[in-house]
Amino acid sequence: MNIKTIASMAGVSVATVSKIINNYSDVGEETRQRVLRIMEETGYKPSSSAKTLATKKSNLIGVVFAGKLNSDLNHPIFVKVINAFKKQIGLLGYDLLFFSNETFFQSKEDYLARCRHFQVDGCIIIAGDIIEPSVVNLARSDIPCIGIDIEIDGVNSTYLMSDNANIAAKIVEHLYMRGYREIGLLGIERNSGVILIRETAFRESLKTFGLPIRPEWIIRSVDYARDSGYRAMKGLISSGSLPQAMFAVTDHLAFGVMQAMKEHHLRIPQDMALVGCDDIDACKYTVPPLTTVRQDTDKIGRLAALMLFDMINKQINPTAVMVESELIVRESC
Amino acid sequence: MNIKTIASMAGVSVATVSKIINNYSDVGEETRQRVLRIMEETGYKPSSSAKTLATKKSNLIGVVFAGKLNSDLNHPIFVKVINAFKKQIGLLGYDLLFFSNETFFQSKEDYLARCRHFQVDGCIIIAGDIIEPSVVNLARSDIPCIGIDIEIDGVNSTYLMSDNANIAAKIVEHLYMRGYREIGLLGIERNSGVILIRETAFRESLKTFGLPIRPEWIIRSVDYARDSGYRAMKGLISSGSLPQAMFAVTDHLAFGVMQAMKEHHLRIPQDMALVGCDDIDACKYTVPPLTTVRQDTDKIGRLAALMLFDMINKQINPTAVMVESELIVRESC
DNA sequence: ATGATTTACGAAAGCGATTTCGTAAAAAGT
DNA sequence: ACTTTTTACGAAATCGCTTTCGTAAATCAT
Repeated sequence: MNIKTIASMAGVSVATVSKIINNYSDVGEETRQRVLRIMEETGYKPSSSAKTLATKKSNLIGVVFAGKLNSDLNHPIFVKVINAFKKQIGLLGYDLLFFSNETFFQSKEDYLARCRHFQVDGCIIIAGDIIEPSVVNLARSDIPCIGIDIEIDGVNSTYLMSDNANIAAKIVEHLYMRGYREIGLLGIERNSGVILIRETAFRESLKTFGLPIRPEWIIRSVDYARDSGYRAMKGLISSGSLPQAMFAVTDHLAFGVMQAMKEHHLRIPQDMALVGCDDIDACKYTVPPLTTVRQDTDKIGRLAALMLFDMINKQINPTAVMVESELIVRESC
Repeated sequence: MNIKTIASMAGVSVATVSKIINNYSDVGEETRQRVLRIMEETGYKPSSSAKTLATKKSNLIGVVFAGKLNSDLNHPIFVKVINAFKKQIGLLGYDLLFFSNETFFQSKEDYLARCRHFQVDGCIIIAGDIIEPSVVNLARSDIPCIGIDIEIDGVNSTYLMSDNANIAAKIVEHLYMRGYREIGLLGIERNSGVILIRETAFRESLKTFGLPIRPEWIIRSVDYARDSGYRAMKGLISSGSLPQAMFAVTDHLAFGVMQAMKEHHLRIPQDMALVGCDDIDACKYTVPPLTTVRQDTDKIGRLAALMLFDMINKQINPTAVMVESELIVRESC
């Protein structure tokens, strides 16, 4: 069932059918109706590959998970962003192509080549632990790209993320208002991207409030796993000196802190207050429920779709956008 | 940069280049090397749409979320299955095409038409609350399909799910062994799919152990939300009679039970034991940590990829597979 | 050395759309 | 009534790749 069949069924040429499909004006009304009806009856849908071949537009958006650590569909925040993005971009007529990280391509990470291979119209790049050169290549190319939690620049790309500096500031302010003066941080060893922003803003906020920055209260986890947070916190506890409050740069890490505290029969928030970051589902189920900052994943995903659409179709290049987050006060501080 | 460019650069015909790309045997070794080198240097990758058009194979697998309720990337179990599936299918040379639920297609749910449009080589269908006619059409078509948590039959489709009957049996057995004799159930009102299997098996297991099935201990939530579980449990509590233990058919529902219990100052497991199902992340963070059954999402995803691959490439139609799950004993019973 | 077979390659016809450009018929202008 | 403009449509080239089939040259058998 192809365009030729439809054409001969309707007694017109393929050109006319094509014009009807693409809303050209130079086709008579009754012909249009007749062909439309036949297409409806036969359930005909034009082949996307033929269309793509002819037009060089695929109506496909590539989804790239940069890096390998902490960046795939298992990531609690990114999956929500993607989901919101998918909804909005679908409304705009696009479908999503998820690149597998392990295909037949020799240079597994040659995203640009893969984008060209599929002729995606645009890309959404999800932050990973590191920014591979291949991701930079992609961003610098002529393919419209929008980065999530990853600052990429290129002629045709921009990015979108939560205002992480503000997140850290909000947290410090909240702790300060609650009377905490000795505030520690549980960060990540290989500091980069949003985590780095959070830590930097954290330090600055402490300064703003005239609070001390004590190196022994700045601890680091080797990675994003709860268990690593747990181990880092064990170290701090055995050092003997606890701050009054602690900011864990992600919720999972905060859970690790909770575990360590519990094991040592230390109470939250009495012995040490705790605040996490991201507001993943589990936050409300812990004891105590975790005070944290909720990233507006819905807005991020939606905006990303809208911005990318504009980049593709209106050749306008939106500037980077920061999305506000919301402090969720629970009982951990 | 297309195959013609490569051909002229190498001083051969496009046919020869194509043969090299596709590992044909009738091409000389030195020619092969020369062309290969040029392809490498120029970073040439064949266009997928042209290839798809010519071969009618796209190396794309369609991802269909059937139904609208409780079935998208936000679903804690499905997202893990998809992630595992994506890894394995990637290894086999396929990428994933996520169909948006809201595109320009008139009949939004005409999955078969969309599969043909993109010429996907196969499909993975993720269970939803209801099985739409369009999903049935797809399954009945000539496109290889594999269903997750959804029993579909068609000439070219099969399915894969956890052994939900066994899950329920395991749970009842565990509760029995721990001495509980009065066991209730928190189910879903619109009973279908795996939830129905769980409930049916639950009832049968009670019978096997000679335990009573008391209708007042069988309660139902209107949907999958924690809050709905919470409300259902509130109803049970206010009725005055609690079973000794309760099986909530999903973890989220169990969390709702916990919330209701807490509000009424009832303790778990002392006043009533509780067991959930699925082992989502949050289970280990609740107080008490929730005893539950872990679905082997990794295995499900991996097997689904392997089976689908066989269906596509070896024309063999695997039989439906049940995957074993593991009881995770924590402190809620 | 001659015929048979194998090897290495290319010409050309698809695959299913889009799009430009040309043209007959109809409508409008005078 | 005749020219001009508009409307409605089609022929054919094109997009980038695959695949069949034909053939010249090289290799083999005798």
